[in-house]
Formats: sequence, C-alpha cells, structure tokens
Amino acid sequence: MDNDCLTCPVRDESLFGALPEEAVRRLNNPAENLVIPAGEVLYRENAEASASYTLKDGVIKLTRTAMNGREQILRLLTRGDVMGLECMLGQRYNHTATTLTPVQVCRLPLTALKRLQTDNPALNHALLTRWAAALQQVEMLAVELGTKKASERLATFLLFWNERTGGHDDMPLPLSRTETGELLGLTVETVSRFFADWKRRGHLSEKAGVVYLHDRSALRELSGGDTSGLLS
Amino acid sequence: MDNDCLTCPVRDESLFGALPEEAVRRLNNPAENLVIPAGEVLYRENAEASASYTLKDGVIKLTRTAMNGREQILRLLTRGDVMGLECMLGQRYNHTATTLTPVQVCRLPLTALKRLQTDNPALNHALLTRWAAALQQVEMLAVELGTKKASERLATFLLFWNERTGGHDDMPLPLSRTETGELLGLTVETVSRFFADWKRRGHLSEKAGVVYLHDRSALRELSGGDTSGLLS
DNA sequence: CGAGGATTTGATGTTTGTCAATGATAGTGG
DNA sequence: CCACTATCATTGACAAACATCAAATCCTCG
Repeated sequence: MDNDCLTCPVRDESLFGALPEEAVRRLNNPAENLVIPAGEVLYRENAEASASYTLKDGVIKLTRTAMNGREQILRLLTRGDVMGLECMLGQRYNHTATTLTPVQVCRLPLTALKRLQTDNPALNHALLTRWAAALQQVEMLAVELGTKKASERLATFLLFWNERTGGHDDMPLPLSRTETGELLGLTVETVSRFFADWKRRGHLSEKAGVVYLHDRSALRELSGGDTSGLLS
Repeated sequence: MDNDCLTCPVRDESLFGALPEEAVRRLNNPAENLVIPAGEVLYRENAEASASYTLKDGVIKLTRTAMNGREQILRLLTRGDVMGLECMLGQRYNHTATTLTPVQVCRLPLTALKRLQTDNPALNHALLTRWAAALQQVEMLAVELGTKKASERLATFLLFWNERTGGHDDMPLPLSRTETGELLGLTVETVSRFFADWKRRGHLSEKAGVVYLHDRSALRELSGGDTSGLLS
C-alpha cells in the first residue's frame, strides 16, 4: 500500500500542507491508506474516537441521529477534507461517517496526531482553520434550514454542490432522494417532486447519478435571489 | 475601570483559565472592560475583525442574515463565552453580535491575542476547545431545525435554556417572541401560539421576561424525547 | 429476466405561515 | 401622575407549504 505522505496527491490540501517537507519526512508515514466501497460506515457517533481521517478521493457524509430517530446530514466531505478531529479533544466521535461513493482515505491515529502536534506547532493553525471551516459550513446549513423553504433549500444545495465539484454543467450527485432530504430537512417525496418539476421545466436533467444543470439562472432565482453579483 | 485579569470573576471559564497565574500576570491586562446596555450591536457581520470578546455577564445573540433578508440566530452566549475568535484567522466577523440584556464584556484586541498565542502555546488547546464547542452547539441547532417540528423545537429550547441558566424553575428569557422564532426557524405567531397554549395547560407561566417551568416532564414529552447533552 | 429497492405520482391531512385586528406593556413628555 | 405612543404579544380566519399514506413505475443488479 502506497502511503507515502510526501507524494500524497492531496498533501497540499491536507493538514500536512502547512508543514515543511522535512517535517513530513519525519512523520515516517504514520498514516494508513484505506480503500473502502460505497455505503460503508467509517466510524460511528459516540464511538471511542481513536483516529482522524483525511479523504483522498470520494464523498463522505457526516450524520447525526436525532432523538426521534430521524437523521440529519451535517456535512458532505470531498477530496482534502478531514474528519474525526474531535479525537484530539478526548471526545467520542460527534458524527457517523458514511461513504457515499467508493472512497480512499488516510487513517491517522490519535497518537501520531498528538505527537505531530507537539513536535510541530505550525500544525495548530491548520487545525484551527479546519475547525473554523467546519463551523462555517454548519452555520450555513443552519441558516438554510431556519430561513428558507423547501425549493429554495434544494436549489441552493444544487448550486452549492455544483461549485463544490468543479462547476461543470454535469455533476455527480451521490445522494439518494432520501439523503438529500436528510440534508435539507425534507421528505423523500418533497425532494422528488421538485426534481421532477425542474426536469419538466428543463432546468436540469439526470442520468445514472449525474445531474446536468441546464439553467443555472433559473435555479439561482429559485434559491432565493442571490442577485448580489448583478445588483450591488 | 477594573480590568485586572487575575481577579476576573470569569477567569476560570475564560480562555485564560488554561494559563498559569504567572502568564496571566504577564498579560499586563491587555483587555478592555466594557459595560453595554441591552439592544446594542457589539460588532457586525462582515466587518473587519480586530478583536475578540469575552462575556462576563449578560446574554448576547450571534446572528447571520440570509440573502432573503431573514435573520437566523446561530448561538446564544452567556457568562464565560467567547466571541469574535474568527479575527485570529484574518477573517471578517462571521456574525452580528447583539446584546439581549445589559452586558459586561472584555475586549481583547487581535494584536494582544496573537502575542498571547505565540508566547503561550497552551492557549492553542483552549482555542480548539472553544471552536469545538461552538461547532457542537450549531450542529445541535441544525439537527433541531432539520428534524423536528415547531412545538418540539420550542419545548427543547426552553429545557435547554433552563439548564443553561442554572436549572431553576424560574429562568430569565431575554428573547422576544420574534427572536425566539429567529432562533428556531419559526414565525412570531407560531411561537406565541405555543406559549399561550402551554400557559393555558399550566405547563409554564411568565411574568416580566421570566419564565416559570411548572411541568418539565410535559415539556420533555413535547420536545420529542431526550434533552441530555444539550449543554456543551 | 426477475426481484427488490428507489423514485415518482396522486390524494389527502396536518402544520405552519400570512394577513389583519385587537389587547397588553413600557417608555415619554406634559 | 396620567395620557400617549410605540412596540410587542395574542388571537382568529385563511392560505400555502409540506408531510403522510398509498400505489404505480422505474432501475439496477444478480
């Protein structure tokens, strides 16, 4: 298994991007490379947190289960994202991490992470940045959930995900209708109805898990008027 | 103005709680003590972030405005909480901070904070902890917003706020109906209706901004189950 | 090809938002 | 101290949005 941190394709985007080459060399490749099929649980909410993970390829959802049994997707992770950092605080995992596609991840044990941190204070800033980014994302989700209606949330999400995946007209959407609902606080049926409606209107089409955006401006309208670029 | 960090009543709960006395002494009291009436804006979303603040007394709301103009309260801060830490990352303020009661806050300029951080690596862990706690809180909010209905959210919030303010039968609730709605993703009317209903049923009563919980178990039922872990 | 799961669609009910009016409360100035 | 005013809270009638329940259809994969 190739787990050479120096040649890692996501090194720049990863936590180690902040470290000098020499420091990375001294890591002695503590990370373990994992390849995992879609639909697997990487770790589970409330389980003992003994490692963090860096996503090298694929998509992962972080979810939490409410007391009424309903699930909420809190974040979607893509290449370069880090998860499970809460292990550093001696916490249990705060979410369940589930693969939505086949995935390649690096498992970095807590012990290695701690050693790295003490040896290399520069890492602290990178960690803060990660935490801040996660907070930022969840805050955006909360604003969506608290202030917008179904169609606006869905349209916003499609545009968001489109940007996130490179901004091409066609984008892979590895979420089922149910999961999209679990992210946006909606039922399967509601999600399905808007998809169907927008397909009929020609705003988008879909084939084998790939969504084609034909009319971004229509979606931008539906998303609740982010006219910022045009007006101000 | 008394701004002696050593004798600060919230020192243990503050960022400096982690620092040894000697280090606090060397701080040379860089913080500025402020007393502010209710309804004032401490800092505004997107403004240049030049300082963080520690709340010594009172209640503050952190809000963000959606593109459609609606406001979302993202966090409620009480004694010991820190806000504006995003200044450390060179970001603009991520929220608008508004006082809900008269408050006492300590303003810690970014320059002092940075110096403190380099001089005292122990602070880094405290910072991470703060960020993690904020993330935890917003995630709980997102789960509430995404998975529960109006009455459940409101009941959960009342129990949460009760614990947060000491768990006594009577608690000050410095939020208007509108603001409660802005926190829970509801309209004024919906909030008001449930309050009225629960008063009629004898679950609670209210007088001059103080809520008396008469039947916690009824609220716990209404909240849709568990309330543990709401405090972080 | 067939089975099982996911998606779509329709019919219906509940929840919540919207609009409008009224009642309560607190601060202000005479 | 008392009206006066502005703001907040309550209530009702109604409409819109969304959930729920129940089929039917589509897809995927063995």
